[in-house]
Amino acid sequence: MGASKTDYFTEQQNQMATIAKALGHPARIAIIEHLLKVNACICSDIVDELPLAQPTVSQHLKELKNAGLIKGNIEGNSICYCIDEKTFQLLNGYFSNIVNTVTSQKCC
Amino acid sequence: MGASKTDYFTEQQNQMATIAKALGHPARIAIIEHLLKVNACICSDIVDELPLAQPTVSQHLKELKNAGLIKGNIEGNSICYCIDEKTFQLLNGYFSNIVNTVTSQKCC
DNA sequence: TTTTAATATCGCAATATTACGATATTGATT
DNA sequence: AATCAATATCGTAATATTGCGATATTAAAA
Repeated sequence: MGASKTDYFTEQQNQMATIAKALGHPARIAIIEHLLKVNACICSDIVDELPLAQPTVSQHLKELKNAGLIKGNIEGNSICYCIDEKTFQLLNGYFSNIVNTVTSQKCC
Repeated sequence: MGASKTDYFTEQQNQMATIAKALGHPARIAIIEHLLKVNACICSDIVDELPLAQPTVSQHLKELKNAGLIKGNIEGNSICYCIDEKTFQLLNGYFSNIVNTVTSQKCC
């Protein structure tokens, strides 16, 4: 088949997987890092920053937006993108919890 | 095409994408969370925990292992899996850095 | 109002992922 | 040695992702 059996997992697990999946491509990591670097909203230069065609970048931005990782505000005829803080806080909390749990156990 | 243009991105970006991608499936999130819950190495009950056939689980475990998210130690005729702490520390550092950077900026 | 610039959507080809039955492997048990 | 239990690998079908040319959309500029 190939259809992932989303129903069998908790909503939280599916949500975390969706977010992680959205970050699971180097172009999308590069977009996030670029947004961080310029440290503000940017309005169009993402296409110039990446070695990808405009429709491809647009698609990646859409996926990041759907996963809640970035926000996009319409600003005239261009769109202003920036990082959506709360999703990254969710990620940060998730992984810091894992690290805290794991370090207190002995393993292989 | 469809081939991701790995060469155009930094090694770090590719590494982060690989790790995130490995977490981008609810079954693999569920595996990680189960390993956390039992708080130790486990030797075979992952298949029983998931609504997936044994070959499928084996494949997911392989991907988690390739991404450095879990370790597997051979223990007789079974294999003992546990969380690979340092990769989660990497993730934790990455996202806490993002959160720290982002909160100090004003945005959309 | 025509043009231009920025972005999105469509359609499609190439590739990757997901799932699992069948089968192989490997070490323990009998 | 034969059997069993745990896990891995192979092969393959179904589906999803990736990338981009062509085209649409939309708002500003001329």
